Amino acid sequence: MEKNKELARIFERMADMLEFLGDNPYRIGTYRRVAEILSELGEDVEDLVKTGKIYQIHGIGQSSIEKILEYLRTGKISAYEELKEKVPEDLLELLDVPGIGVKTLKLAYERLNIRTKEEFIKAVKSGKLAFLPGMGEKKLQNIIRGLELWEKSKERMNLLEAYELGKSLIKHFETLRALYENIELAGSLRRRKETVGDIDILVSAERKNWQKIHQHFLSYGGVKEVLLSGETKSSVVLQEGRQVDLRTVEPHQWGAALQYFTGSKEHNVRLRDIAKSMGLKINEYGVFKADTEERIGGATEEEVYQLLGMDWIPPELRENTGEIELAMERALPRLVELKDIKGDFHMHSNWSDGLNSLEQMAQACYERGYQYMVIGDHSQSARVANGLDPERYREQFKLIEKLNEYYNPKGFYILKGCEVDILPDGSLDLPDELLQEFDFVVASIHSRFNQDNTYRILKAMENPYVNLIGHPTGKAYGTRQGYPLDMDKIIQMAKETGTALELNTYRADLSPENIRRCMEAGVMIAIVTDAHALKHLSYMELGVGLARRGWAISHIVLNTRDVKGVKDFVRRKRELMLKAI
DNA sequence: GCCGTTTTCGGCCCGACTGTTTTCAGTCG
Repeated sequence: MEKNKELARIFERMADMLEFLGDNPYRIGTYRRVAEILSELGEDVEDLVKTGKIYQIHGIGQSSIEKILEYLRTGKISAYEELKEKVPEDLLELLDVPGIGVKTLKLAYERLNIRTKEEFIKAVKSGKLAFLPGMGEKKLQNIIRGLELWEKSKERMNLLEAYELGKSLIKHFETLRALYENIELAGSLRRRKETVGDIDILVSAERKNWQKIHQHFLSYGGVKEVLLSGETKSSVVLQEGRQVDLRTVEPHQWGAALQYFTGSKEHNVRLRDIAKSMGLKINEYGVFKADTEERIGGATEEEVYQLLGMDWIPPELRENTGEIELAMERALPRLVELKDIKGDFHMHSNWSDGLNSLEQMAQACYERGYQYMVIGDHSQSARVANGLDPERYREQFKLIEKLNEYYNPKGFYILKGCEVDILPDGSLDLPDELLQEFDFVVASIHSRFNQDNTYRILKAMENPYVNLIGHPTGKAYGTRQGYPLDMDKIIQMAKETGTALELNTYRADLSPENIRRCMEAGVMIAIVTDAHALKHLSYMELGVGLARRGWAISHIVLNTRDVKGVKDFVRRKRELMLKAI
């Protein structure tokens, strides 16, 4: 998928360059759309070219395909190379800075002969930029602030960070409960995207209360700076350097606004297109007849989608990758939901590197309404994580048995488990005699992240007692790429051996693409929190969201099964593998 | 540059906010 990313970057950059040159705005928009599509593709662009599917993608036309082919063939795009000759490419990187647009850069380039980022920043600091027409004191300050912000928040936050921040902001509004009807986190956070740019909060309330709501928002303890504050929209930067936007709408506009601000852009553009073809118009305030401007709905999201002739679409699917067509055919799958989840397969206690005791973890899982939990402390070779040797595992068994005497009558089961290390040669860190005493075994790689680890995982799956491969690709929330892996072989072996693959909420591993592939192959996935503390258990909600982004339906998710179903899953693999030997 | 169950040509989303304007331009989402 590296080529997808690189191509997306080039198309985005070409759009910037064309904009700088004052090209046709629609042409520029097209380049941006192609970039967006490329970066959201669930498939490798090279595969799409090979299978010819590239020709069917809505929004990528002949001219773009030729550029893509040229890139795959030669590693370059001549149109891009030619643009580089005409445009100060380095300077255009500043377009990411809030408050700096293409017009500002162009003025600086033409009037002050500024050609690089550094020259621009220098001109800002020396006050030279103030000589540009239309550049007042406030605008200059805005740019200075933007530059500081840009330095700090070059990276998007990961979903976990955004989720925590979002939750605390929602909590901030609790004291205002009487003044509003609905509040929700919208944007890419609601879509459970792996990385989130900024946080969007949407509130519906009577107009007379808006001012109080915005004021309350600005008084949030973490606010460092107010970027703008108006009647319907205010925007702040938090201490962490993250931007948060608040929008207020009237209660009858709630559905249309939530739909609008949830996105994605691609999804919304497509919906508007469809609306138009039906003689309708949609915006954040409702659904309207195009000719008379008569409002015909928009109080709920369901209503918006119904009026466009389709079923409501779960936010996690809103990327315009086929969900709209299926919704029109009323054929969307029923995705896995948080309420389907009956247990968690991977968490740690303070027996190894967890923060809380096994007793605390158990009580918390019970209170979450689970039927079961697997405690999965690290094995001995994980020395830094205080890994357990066989003796300590057996000691832990006794505690689990004692706790089960209390919990089992309540319908809650603590399953004996472990996260056993897969060693460099693919063997396991614990002997089979011990492994067979566990109710459920997770096996993971914690070493040699820079090599191809396919053989290690394949070998681990052949062990009859290994039920789940922990964080299979070694990837961690976009920050860590993960090791090279032959996913086809892994999925094939998982299928043959009856082993599940883990969707680890803490790392966003598996990716949506891999989840889809598992589903197509009929391989089970397990959504786990890998909790190292009580509060991490709540990340299950995000894990379910990540699974939904991969279109996961409940019956490929192992933890939608009850405790008997899980035990059957374990027993079946043992029978299968032991018979084979 | 892309697209087509009104179109192969002609349209493509648009509203909010800010600042420097005196009626609008730039930026953003």
